[in-house]
Amino acid sequence: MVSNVFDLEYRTRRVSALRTRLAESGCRITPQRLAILDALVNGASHPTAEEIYALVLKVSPTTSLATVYKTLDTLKALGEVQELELGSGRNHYDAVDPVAHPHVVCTQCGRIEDVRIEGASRLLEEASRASGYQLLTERLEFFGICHSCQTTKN
Amino acid sequence: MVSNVFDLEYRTRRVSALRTRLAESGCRITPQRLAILDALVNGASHPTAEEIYALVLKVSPTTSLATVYKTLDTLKALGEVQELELGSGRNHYDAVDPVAHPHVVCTQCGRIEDVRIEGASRLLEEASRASGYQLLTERLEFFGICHSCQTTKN
DNA sequence: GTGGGTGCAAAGGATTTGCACCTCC
DNA sequence: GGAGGTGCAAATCCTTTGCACCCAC
Repeated sequence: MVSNVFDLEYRTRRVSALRTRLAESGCRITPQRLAILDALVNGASHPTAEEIYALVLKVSPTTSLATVYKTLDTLKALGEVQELELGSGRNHYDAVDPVAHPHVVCTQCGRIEDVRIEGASRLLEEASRASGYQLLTERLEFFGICHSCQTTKN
Repeated sequence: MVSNVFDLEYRTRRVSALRTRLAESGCRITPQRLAILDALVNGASHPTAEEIYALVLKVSPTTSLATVYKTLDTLKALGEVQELELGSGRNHYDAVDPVAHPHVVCTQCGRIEDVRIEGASRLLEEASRASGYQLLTERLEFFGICHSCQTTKN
């Protein structure tokens, strides 16, 4: 179920931090929101709203998909969730590491993984200088075939 | 109307090349398609489907939006148009330079511009090496405030 | 107690599709 | 002449919204 590189201790702390952040922002802590936070951090990495919803239902069966979207909106506004729009029709969400970072996407199986790129941090300021824009954030996404799909015959 | 850096001569040649490409791919050359090619290359840079449609209507008033989308699909399949999904709800299209390249996006006025970044070409192979993916294409997008919006008081 | 949160259902909006008619080659 | 393209309208699908009810603080 857990396919990201962040260990259990980190993820436990992350859920606490998100909970605290919500509370300190004047938001109420509801069972639905707790279930959503858990699904976001401890479920499969880069989940869709639908995938979060499926996990939440196991714990809180009357929760609605609309509530999932509303909570994601709240977390986005707090900067605690990054929304990944990869053109697949549905968006993915990253609350484990909400700071913009590069991703690789498998165009065959849809898998999404973080990728470390030397010098990626320099790109934003370089783009700022070259364009004259006051740049705040970025999206770095790479598309291709993952290792697993490379070795699997169709 | 023309806000990109590609000059008239280049754009005229580009329209010809697209027309030839369609013909050689077994596609028919219709007045609608010619109008769409012209709008894509000679209209404002990085247009939406709706913006292309508006330009096409001036020349070919009975054309439908569905035809615009279908032709864009055809050109995408040929690799002659790049689809930019910037999360604004509507997609933008680049047929002037269909090869993936970095863009800066103004979050205030929506302007999109090409930006040259030193060493951007190295990123794909670096991401390939770091991830083990067989990467084919990328998206490099930077978001912030354009020069014009910086100097304009709200 | 009360204002924010929830759940339902309906709306929204860009894009896609089905199909009868048309036209480019 | 016939396959491919067009135009209309309806369908799709993710996401958002309105509103009455509920519950965390």
